[in-house]
Amino acid sequence: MPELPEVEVVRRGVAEHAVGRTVSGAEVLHPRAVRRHLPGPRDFTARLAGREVTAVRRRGKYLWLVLDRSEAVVTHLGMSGQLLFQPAGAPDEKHLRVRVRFTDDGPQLRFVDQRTFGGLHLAELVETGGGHVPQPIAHIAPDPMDPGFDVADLVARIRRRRTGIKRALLDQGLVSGIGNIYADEALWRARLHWAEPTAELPAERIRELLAEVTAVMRDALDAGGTSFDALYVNVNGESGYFDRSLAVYGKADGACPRCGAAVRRDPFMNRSAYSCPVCQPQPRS
DNA sequence: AATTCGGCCTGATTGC
DNA sequence: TGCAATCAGGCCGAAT
Repeated sequence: MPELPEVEVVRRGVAEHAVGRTVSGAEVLHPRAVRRHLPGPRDFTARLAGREVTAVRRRGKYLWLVLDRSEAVVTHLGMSGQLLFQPAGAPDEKHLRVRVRFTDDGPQLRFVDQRTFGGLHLAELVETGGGHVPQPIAHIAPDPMDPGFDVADLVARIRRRRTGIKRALLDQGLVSGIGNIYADEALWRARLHWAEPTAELPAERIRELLAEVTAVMRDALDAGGTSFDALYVNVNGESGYFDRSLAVYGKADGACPRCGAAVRRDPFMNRSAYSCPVCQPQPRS
């Protein structure tokens, strides 16, 4: 569920609450939450103690807490992950996986994750074309809100692909931050069918689509993110409101806000693609 | 080399 | 009522 706008809401909250504070200790309550930290949970907690959080950055759906200049705590929320700040005395959440305490004994950073698709790990920062990023995510492409985002280059790369346009939008190595929700919403806004072959799309149509991707994400960010239930929340546990503005995502048989036709749901990559059968006609081939 | 697909997880919901 | 099947879905690594 958390895509770029939701992760950005979380990033801002973590930056506000964690920058300038020093970690006193951490506690891993579920080892799967730090499975990407290969030296293991004990190494993770040992190396975190005494470190100051100097910045909080994001690329696509990844965010990381910068420690010093060369290392960071990398986090991904997966499907159901939350980063919350809670007073030390607050009862443990049912799915609390990792707790980080600070030397000021103020609110703790808590990683709560029902499905444990997400997690935390420590990684070195490396220099790439697009800036300093943690080494394990150097293969993740810049996202549409990245200062280094190059539209012309992305259009060319998409047109070189031999696949459907939605698959391309979801490929984090091509452009990051887009998930099922915003892919479907941007395709609807651009009046493009999800299976449209990338190689046959005029460059101008792809530019229009990418403009809609950026626009729908900005709209969602302005609304505090998208949420269907209590799973996605900001660091204070509050939900966003953008779900009220979705045109087609999750609305099978609902009315298209533009033409009134019944929204269709197609099987797509073992999940779903939502679209308007009138505004987004199927490609001929 | 580029692209596709299965597996990882748990809880809410649906169906028998 | 109880249990099982289904679905949600980002990402990695294996297969094609």
